[in-house]
Amino acid sequence: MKPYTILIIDDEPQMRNLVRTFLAKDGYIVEEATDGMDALAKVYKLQPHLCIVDVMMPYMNGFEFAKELKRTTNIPIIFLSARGEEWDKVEGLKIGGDDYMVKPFMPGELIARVESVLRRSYQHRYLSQSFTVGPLVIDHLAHKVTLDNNTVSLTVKEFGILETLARKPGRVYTREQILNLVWGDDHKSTDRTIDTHIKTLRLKLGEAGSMIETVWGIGYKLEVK
Amino acid sequence: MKPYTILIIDDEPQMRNLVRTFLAKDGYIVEEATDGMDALAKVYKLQPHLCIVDVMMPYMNGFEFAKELKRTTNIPIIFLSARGEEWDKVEGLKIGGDDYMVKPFMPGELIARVESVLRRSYQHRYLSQSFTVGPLVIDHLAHKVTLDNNTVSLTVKEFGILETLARKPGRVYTREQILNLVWGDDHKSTDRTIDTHIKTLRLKLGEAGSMIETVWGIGYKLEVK
DNA sequence: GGTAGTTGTGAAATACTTATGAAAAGGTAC
DNA sequence: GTACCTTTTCATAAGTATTTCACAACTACC
Repeated sequence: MKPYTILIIDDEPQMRNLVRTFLAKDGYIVEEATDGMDALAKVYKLQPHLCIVDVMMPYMNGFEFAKELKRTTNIPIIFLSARGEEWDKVEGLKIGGDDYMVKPFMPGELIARVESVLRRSYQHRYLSQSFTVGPLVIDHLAHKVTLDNNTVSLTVKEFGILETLARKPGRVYTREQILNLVWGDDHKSTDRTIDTHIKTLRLKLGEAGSMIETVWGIGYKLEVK
Repeated sequence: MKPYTILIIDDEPQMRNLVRTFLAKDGYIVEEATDGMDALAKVYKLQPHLCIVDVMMPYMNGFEFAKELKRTTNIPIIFLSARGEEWDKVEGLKIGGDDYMVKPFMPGELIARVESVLRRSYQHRYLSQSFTVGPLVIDHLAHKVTLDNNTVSLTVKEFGILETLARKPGRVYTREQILNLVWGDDHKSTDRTIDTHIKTLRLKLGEAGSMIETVWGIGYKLEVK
């Protein structure tokens, strides 16, 4: 299972279906939007890892969308255009486009480009960069959490749970979801295990431990205060 | 001044001239070859940072050249093809092509793609010969480590592990990652082997050996103190 | 306020990971 | 082929993480 969400933005339902089919078959989570405005709203809700956007669209074209997207995020973009359509590739790359494809394309090309862009974007940016949530700084590659500039020593599971919650503050995760994400889909642990790890996390995080909130009957979330 | 050498391989003198003009104007050192065989000979002599290669060429086509090049080097490749020429983009990317362009192209596009490929390829590569981490000076070419100005005698594997860890201080590497990076992807060793080498490294580095930290459940990292 | 269901907690049991010394296997130079 | 060095394997000890369990504490709902 690939943990990547891809947002495909195109006004033609046929094209969206086509792209979705190929990507879904390859294990990606695929979301759709019909125009730039729709897409921007969804970006904030879905936090996709990649946007594939048609250059020619009504209301807001691909470039305008890209500009707006890059203004506030680092989400990579692949532009789509129909053969013969006049548009400026250099301009697209300058705006921050990471790649482009000309329709019609082969499924293999789509997959190859998506993989290439994701690899580039998330190896050196997202993953290698630490992110901050309130007083916490979490660095995935260094496997390190600091709280007010002091390193907090966490075990693998504790780190995994905290990282998961912290990547989407406010979002609630069920214990089962946490198990799937941190342990893997084939885990054989029970929900009580999560409770115990949450207990330890709260303890180790001291005052900041209260950021991890219990959502009664559902699971846990991390709320920035 | 850009310290990059680019080798352009095309059987048409006109196209070579064109590309050379654009790139030279932008500060690159440009070399030319007329076919795949000629190019391979020059690669070893000139050690270029990038090859731009026409797909359709006599004697040895672009793909054959690329295969041979990637067999022995990591030099990135941009493929050139004429509009309408039948060739397989996916095949090109699979062979290890880093990008491709369709003739005719605008100078701006050429520059943008060259810069993009060079940035990607050389960001994380060994640009300098020796580097310093805390009390250690590591010289890749001389295969030499000094600790407080005293040479430390390391075996090949020990050196490889230390160099790997030291190039990204703070970053955690799993034993498997270390094996892939130092031994190569087709290694057949076990994780315990790494443990033993780490033991020896710590011993040989004396006090500085404590820079190599165990990250429980994951692997090892080098932390500068 | 009672009750059923859910979560928190401490302690114990279990499972797993790493360090280490010694020995075997593999290479290389002479 | 021998001597010497490197690399790998192995067994065991030491250490740490993870899970389970029992019960207490809490929450929602009637």
